[in-house]
Amino acid sequence: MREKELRRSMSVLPIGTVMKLTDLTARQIRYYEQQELIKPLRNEGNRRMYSLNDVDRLLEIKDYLDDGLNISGIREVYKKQSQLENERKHNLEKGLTDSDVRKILQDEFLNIGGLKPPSSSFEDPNNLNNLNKLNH
DNA sequence: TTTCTGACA
DNA sequence: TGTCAGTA
Repeated sequence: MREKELRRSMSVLPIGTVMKLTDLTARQIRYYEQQELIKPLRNEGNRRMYSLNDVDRLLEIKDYLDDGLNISGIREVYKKQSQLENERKHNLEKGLTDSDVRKILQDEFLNIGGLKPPSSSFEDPNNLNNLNKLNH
């Protein structure tokens, strides 16, 4: 499944193709790049080359815009999105899977409510200290 | 022919 | 955003 992601991130589409695929004008596509909503690579001739992920991103941007979101608002969405991705990555490096994190966070709430007595081992999801270990 | 940057409306 | 100019 990794192979698929690599292909989707390969920048091989010229702006003309992306225009047809997204129904956006070259002007708009370049403008969104200026606003850092997308970062297409450049080829030897300084021509922008887009990936399928970029196309998806542009279609998504179009939807957000229709929903009344402004450029900076969309920028925030992606900013927060990559932020969450990094947290997930860091947690993974610590050997914590997404479900581990969910379990720990859920138990945090139970502890805060005083419904369960705290313990000290890391393996014990009821330990409040686990929260600190989750952060960077 | 297609795309790029900059500029003006 | 649309469009035009002058390039690569």
